[in-house]
Amino acid sequence: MIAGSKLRMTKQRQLILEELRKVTSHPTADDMYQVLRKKMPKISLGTVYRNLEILSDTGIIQKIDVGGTQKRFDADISTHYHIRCTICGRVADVHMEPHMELEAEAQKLTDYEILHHRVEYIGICPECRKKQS
Amino acid sequence: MIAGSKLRMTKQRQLILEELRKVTSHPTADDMYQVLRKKMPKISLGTVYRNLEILSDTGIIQKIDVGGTQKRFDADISTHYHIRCTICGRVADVHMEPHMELEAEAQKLTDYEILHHRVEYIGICPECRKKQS
DNA sequence: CCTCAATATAGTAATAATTATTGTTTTATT
DNA sequence: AATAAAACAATAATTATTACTATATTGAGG
Repeated sequence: MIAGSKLRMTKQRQLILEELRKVTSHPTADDMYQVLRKKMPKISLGTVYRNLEILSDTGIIQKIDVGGTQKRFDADISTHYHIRCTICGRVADVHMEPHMELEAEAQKLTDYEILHHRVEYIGICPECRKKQS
Repeated sequence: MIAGSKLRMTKQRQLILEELRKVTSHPTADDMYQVLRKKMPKISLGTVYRNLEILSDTGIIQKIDVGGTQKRFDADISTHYHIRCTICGRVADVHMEPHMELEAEAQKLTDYEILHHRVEYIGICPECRKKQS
């Protein structure tokens, strides 16, 4: 979340940001790479990782970690909750107001200084539910 | 969470469970390995991983994933919330009642079938706070 | 309490995700 | 246009975890 750092706007960085802003699927670095290489065949996976890292460090995008083996990225930097399908791993937004009172409640019970909180739901997505029945 | 599976009680498995039950520090597999090898020098890291996996699959312990690069384990299988220190990575319990109404609220807003939820706090632990000032 | 098949083990190799290195190219400022 | 800083592609290295394999242990049935 370090702001004010003047990033150079390279073709690669611009495309990465552009493509991430087009989707709401919370892609992994490799998901992004697969999409990006169609438009820029010489882009390297390292560049994708490095830029997603830089963009999230500067607060332009957010890195999310909702279980599974890979990190995911989201161009929506507002505080919002996620739900993850326990079968296919897909991650979706849950459009509810964040419960800020959870922080006040927890602060009474812990010696830690609470900075923020995350709520994650685990469930089954419509597609996987269909396949089950 | 598959119950009824009859596990063989090996010395290794017993010790792993015993040591995990002694702590509230949510150790990683490697943390466990470092402690265990003092009491059983020939135990292998693979055995630690395999048993922590089996024990969590059968619901005897729980595997937790609160960000960071390593999975953590907890002998306390009740639903409870965690807080993670953003500086040192330490994870502690937050002893508050789970807010089950979060699930009902989210269920109205998503097509996913909600199975459960997790709340994770991010903050600074007392030790790291001391060092900062 | 012995036998034996199933399961677990130690040790090691393999895999997956991510990060680091390096020599070259690009950016954007002078 | 010159140039220094930053970013790039390609590749190597690292970290966490899982898989493999030959040997050893467990516990049920006799």
